[in-house]
Amino acid sequence: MLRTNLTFLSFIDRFCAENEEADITLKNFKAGYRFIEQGEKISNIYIIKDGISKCFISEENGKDFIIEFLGKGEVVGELEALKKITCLCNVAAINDVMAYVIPHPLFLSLIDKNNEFTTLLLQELSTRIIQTSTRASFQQLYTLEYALLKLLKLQADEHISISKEDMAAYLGISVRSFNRSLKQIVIKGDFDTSEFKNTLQLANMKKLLERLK
Amino acid sequence: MLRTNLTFLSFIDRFCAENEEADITLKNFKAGYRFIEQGEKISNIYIIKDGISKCFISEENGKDFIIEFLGKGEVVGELEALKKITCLCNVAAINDVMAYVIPHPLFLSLIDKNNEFTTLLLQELSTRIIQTSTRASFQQLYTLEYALLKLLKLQADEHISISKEDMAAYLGISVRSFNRSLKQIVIKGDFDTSEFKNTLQLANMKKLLERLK
DNA sequence: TTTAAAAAAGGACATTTGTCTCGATTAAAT
DNA sequence: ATTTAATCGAGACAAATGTCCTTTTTTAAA
Repeated sequence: MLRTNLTFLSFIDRFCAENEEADITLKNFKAGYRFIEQGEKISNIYIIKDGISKCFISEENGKDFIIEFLGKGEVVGELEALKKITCLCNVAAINDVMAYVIPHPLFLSLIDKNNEFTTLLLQELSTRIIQTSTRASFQQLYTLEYALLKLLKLQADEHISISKEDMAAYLGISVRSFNRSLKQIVIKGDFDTSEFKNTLQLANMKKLLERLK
Repeated sequence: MLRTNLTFLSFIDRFCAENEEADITLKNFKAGYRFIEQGEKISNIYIIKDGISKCFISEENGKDFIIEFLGKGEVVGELEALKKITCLCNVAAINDVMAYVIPHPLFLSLIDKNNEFTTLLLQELSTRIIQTSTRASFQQLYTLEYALLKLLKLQADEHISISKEDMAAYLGISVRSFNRSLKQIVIKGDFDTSEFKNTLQLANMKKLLERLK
């Protein structure tokens, strides 16, 4: 669920160090700031150096669907550069984010001239297809409780904490359903509650856990 | 829903004509034949020259999820070649299929040496990400009826006919739900029934339509 | 054409999920 | 510390979906 690509990041780090004249800058985004807006035209791609962002589609019915959480080394805006389209998703910083900003012409010439970069990009796109497909299948065919459990465990493993709203949007469900399933999981004891407290920063969780003892 | 990539196909057609010595063959698959099995190791990629295939994931709970229907010019097995993994999906011929068979080494060397090919591949992967993401979002956030309606219209536009089982698997629902929504759509008159008859070859459809008049 | 077997459709009920709302909990202000 | 405002959780009901099983329709055989 939190995608990263450290190989890609090292490449860019190195490339910047070796090509100081290149037209690459670093930008900082405050937590919550939406640095890419769905439907807009952009002229840069971004590579996350630090922090976590969420990439999400806002549907016309007002609902959001989180495509992925993006961490170190993840690229954003490359589809738009390759296919010359307006932004497919919104991208917002979840915590403070630092990202490389690379203008489209430089990005496209890198693809044209640097084989290593192209290979890395092909790898990145492949991974994305695999993850998106696998996840779509999983979420359509399994019960919510199962999907949520998997999500919670992933979160515990990766030591990150994500708001309930965002988790619900990631699962494509309402917060009400999220709460319901969460409670079921805790009641059944399918998820170790000590892990739980560190992972989810839920105000009422302590009380909930007390009551359930 | 039926993906095609005619540019890609022309490239391969041309490449084959110009490089007769190259290690590329044409294979035919009968309707229904599953030419790629999830979890298996493969050493070729396939490019569909003619016919329609379905690419689907079989989950452990016995359910299938159709990722996409693939038509002319679509590639299969390239993710496996790029990431050196076993097959992510099953791929089965829906009608008779003819496909180019390209060994992994040749595929990888094309990426390495032929810029045009690499560009086409990047375009193909990008399109796939866009479509998979858009669809996942759509199917999670809209009602089934809405998704089904969209699917039926697409099918009518592209003049193809797909079995109910496959459509249900594509939507990630049971055939029962599919039937239910279908009836609703017909009753409400949201879908032009004349289009309908040509698209869906459903045994009972004529009667259904009679009764509903 | 009639009958038997196979396949598809739909009814009934259970389960899941969403919406709306109200009560409880937390945070903020004084 | 007390009051007020804002946020969050969950009950109640409605809508959607799945499962199981019966009925209907189609196909195949005699």
